[in-house]
Amino acid sequence: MATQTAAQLREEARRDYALWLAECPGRQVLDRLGDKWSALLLRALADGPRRYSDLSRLVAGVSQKMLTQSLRSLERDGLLNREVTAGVPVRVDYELTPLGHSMLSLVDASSTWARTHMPEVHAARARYDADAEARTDAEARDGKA
Amino acid sequence: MATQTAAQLREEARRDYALWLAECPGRQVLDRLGDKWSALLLRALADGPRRYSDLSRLVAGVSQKMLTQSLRSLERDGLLNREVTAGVPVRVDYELTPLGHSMLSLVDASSTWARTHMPEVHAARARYDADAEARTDAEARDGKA
DNA sequence: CAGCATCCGGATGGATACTG
DNA sequence: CAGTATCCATCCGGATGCTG
Repeated sequence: MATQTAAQLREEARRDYALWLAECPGRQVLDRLGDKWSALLLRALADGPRRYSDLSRLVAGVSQKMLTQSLRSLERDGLLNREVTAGVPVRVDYELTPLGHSMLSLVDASSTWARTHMPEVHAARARYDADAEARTDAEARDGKA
Repeated sequence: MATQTAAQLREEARRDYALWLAECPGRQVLDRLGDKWSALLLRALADGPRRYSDLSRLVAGVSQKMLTQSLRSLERDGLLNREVTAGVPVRVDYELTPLGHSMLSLVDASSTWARTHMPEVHAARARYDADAEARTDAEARDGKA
């Protein structure tokens, strides 16, 4: 009997790689920053503690589902602290931990890179798209096939 | 007639914010780094030009669909150059542009942060999860409701 | 060799309604 | 006020098969 089909071997390799990827520290950071709201929340908390409702206004576009979900996830990773003050109504404050601040500096680095290099990126895009369109037009004119 | 319902107003606000987000330079960078393969590809190209097939081996887990798609996207943004050498079989090399290298340094920054701080993150997670479980257990023991 | 086209499942995330 | 719970659309990305 054959040991393993090529497909099985490939899938195994892929799974191994997925595992490796999941453990790659750099990837985990990028995943965290890559999600839609984490970076925004870190920035919103940069200047000090904020209440839940403050955050939902500060980061205007977020649904309360994603707000809560993101906050929980950031809290779990030790990037921010959640402090509940009992009473009616309840009051909940969120505050960056030192770890959170250190990650914030990473966000700022991206932001800085963006400000200095995005113009180049946009220029490159414009060139690329113009060329692509030109090629498409030429094709149409030459009556391909 | 009423000018606009509350729902319409909210949706409009959300759309405005989405637009603003789409233009936020920092977000665009994070989106690029956040996607599954861009950072890996930048790293794979760090030491010099690579052929398509080299890349597909170097970044072992990627499907050729995502490989091509990511490369195209990076090329469009001016982060790498695609050079086709005619012949049979065809040969295609990819190479980082200076802009690509500069973004690579951002990837490295994340990587560095990860190496120095991920242990803290994992510790925080362990604490969080342990606490959560403890709370759940207590709830069960007290026979809630 | 270096792709492109198509199909498809699962995760992401938004809208809405309800709760302590 | 600060959430939780549910439903649902979209989209990312993988598998497969075909091409110059």
